[in-house]
Amino acid sequence: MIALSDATPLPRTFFDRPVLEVAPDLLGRTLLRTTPEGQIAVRLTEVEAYDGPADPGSHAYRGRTARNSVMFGPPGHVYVYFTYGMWHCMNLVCGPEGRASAVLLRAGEIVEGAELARTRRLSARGDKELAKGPARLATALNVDRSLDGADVCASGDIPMRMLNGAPTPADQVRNGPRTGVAGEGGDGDVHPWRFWIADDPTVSPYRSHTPRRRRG
DNA sequence: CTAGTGATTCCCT
DNA sequence: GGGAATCACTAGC
Repeated sequence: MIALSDATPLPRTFFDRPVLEVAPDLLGRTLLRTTPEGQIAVRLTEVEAYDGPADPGSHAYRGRTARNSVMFGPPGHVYVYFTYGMWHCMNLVCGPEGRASAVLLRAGEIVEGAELARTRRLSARGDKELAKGPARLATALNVDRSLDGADVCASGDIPMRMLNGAPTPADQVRNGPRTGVAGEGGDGDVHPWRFWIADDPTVSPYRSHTPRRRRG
């Protein structure tokens, strides 16, 4: 059991701020996942901000639907989506309520429960790959749509909570275009809202958006 | 290390 | 109908 540097829970006021403020502030902090099999803790190293219906890259861009409704709710809740037919990715909703902004958790370092995480990530070559990528992170933590809407700021025994951890000094925070979002990474760099910790080995490799050719 | 490609299903148009 | 906030695998440098 690795001692967490600061296991104080993050209060809802942490998330009830503009998403571009919250996203870099999440780097270095700890997500604690509790399951019947045990606990897994992840030190976040890479995130992306999505800022509501005005952001073309956001799932909220075309308004509220059954899938994204949690984004339109109060901050401090988890938005989980299913994509590419196989994978889940998790976000934390930010404030103010109704803006539909959220932070996608893209990568992290497993600092507790690596053995348990590995049972769900058998293809990972080493521990650094356990949560190197948003779907890998969700898989390692056993996160799926059943956790959509979960409140990470609730009291008592809850499946997921954010802990204070060790916030990253501003001079160690990097930012750039978001991964896999059309229009970013080229000339545009429209929204350089991907944030990561400089030189951290668990940050996922950057991939610009490439349109897929139709089968046939 | 990078680049290319198939997998697989849900959701919105 | 067709794209999707991705991954694992392969080939090649």
